Amino acid sequence: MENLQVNIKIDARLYLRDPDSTALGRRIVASGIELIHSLGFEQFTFKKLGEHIGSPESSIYRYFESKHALLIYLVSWYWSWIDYKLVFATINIDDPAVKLDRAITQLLLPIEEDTSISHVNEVLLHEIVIAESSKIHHTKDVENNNEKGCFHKYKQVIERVSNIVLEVNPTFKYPHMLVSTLIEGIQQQRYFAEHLPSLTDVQHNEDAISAFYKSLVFKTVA
Amino acid sequence: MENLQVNIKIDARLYLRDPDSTALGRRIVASGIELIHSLGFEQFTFKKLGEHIGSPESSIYRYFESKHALLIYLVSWYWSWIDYKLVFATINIDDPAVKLDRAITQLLLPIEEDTSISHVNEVLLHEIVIAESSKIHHTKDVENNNEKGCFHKYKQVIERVSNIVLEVNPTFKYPHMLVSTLIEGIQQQRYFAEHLPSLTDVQHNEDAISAFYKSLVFKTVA
DNA sequence: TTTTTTATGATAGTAATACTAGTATATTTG
DNA sequence: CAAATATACTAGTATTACTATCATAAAAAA
Repeated sequence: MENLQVNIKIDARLYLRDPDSTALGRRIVASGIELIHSLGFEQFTFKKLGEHIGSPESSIYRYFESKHALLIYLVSWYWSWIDYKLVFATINIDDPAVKLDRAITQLLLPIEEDTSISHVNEVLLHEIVIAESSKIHHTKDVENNNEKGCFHKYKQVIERVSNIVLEVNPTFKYPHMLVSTLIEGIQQQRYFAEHLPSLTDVQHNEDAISAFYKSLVFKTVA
Repeated sequence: MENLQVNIKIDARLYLRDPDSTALGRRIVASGIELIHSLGFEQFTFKKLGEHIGSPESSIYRYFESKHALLIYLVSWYWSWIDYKLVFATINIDDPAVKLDRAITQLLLPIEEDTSISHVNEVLLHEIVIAESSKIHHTKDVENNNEKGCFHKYKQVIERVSNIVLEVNPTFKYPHMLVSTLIEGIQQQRYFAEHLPSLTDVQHNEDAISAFYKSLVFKTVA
């Protein structure tokens, strides 16, 4: 991908103070990603993050009201970034089938660090999304979070791919179900391949995941 | 289904003391289901459960080493029960396609309380599995839990349905991926329909979920 | 029936978590 | 240079997720 300077803008309701606007904020995000990745979300605390960046936890609380809010911010960032890559991958392509194929390919592509966006390590963030993002949906305050726009970027990706599905087959009845099944399925298979290989047909073999989901989507849409 | 007296046996490594063997144990399971359902897993504590059943939390810790262990026990119980129902639904059926159709139907069936198994409310348990079961996989000790057999019953269900898929099409390469995508997808769509309707094509419409997944499976396997 | 074992209850205690509050000191901005 | 704002430092709290101890009650073995 071109080395364009991109700015991922995140809905102001998802933070108390914009972490992108200060050095401390960027350190919270950058080190937050590293620590959530290495400790796992449950073992991760603002206290540990504070020690890691040499700031008191009370300073972190000025940016995010809780560690859950930080996770929601990171996951939103991720989906914004994926959405941007999807736009890029499918722009100026006329044949809907090719467009869909490219979109799926993009979703299945292994993540490389995107040097154009400095303080975020996309490789680690991607692994966080695989391992932890179910925790932002499965809480008693999903509905509130939904109203606050926490899942907006994720919906936008689903919407974008759904529309391509409809271009391929305008009579297809369940585009959102198909696309959310696809996206969640990809994440899940990657997680299983890494942590519970007995549950899948692949071991660290991204090609199998790609082959399976491409065929699944095209057969289902047809 | 017939009103047979069934006994769901759970691997002894999943508890400290068998909750099925004592009145207190059964109360822990029965009230545990109610409380996890009403509070959500993060708000649920052994202290609250103790107050609810009139026992100190230290007594509950004699049965389960943590609330996570209780959740794992409940989810294993659920998949044992589903596996039993799958066996029942597919027994003595020769045509593989019919067998697969029945298996999928069973997985998609709305849950009714099974009066033959007294102290477990299967309707609530099913909703717990939908909302909370991702929390037993997505932790830093998945691998340990996997070795302890925590996910064995779930695997058994996947294995059983995968084998039926292979009967339909012996050359199909990814039966486990298909079946786990199916099972997780069903749960996810139900969760979305209930809590995040904007992410799906259905509102409380189980028929759409059934229609979509049946067509997806048969088209993919063919 | 008595003894012994085992299960439960009652109470206490601990380290860690997820915050909140207040005040002093930098740092930035006008 | 003054005023506003951000950060650091310190302290404190309620809750959580346990663990430990000891007395008692109930069940099983003798």
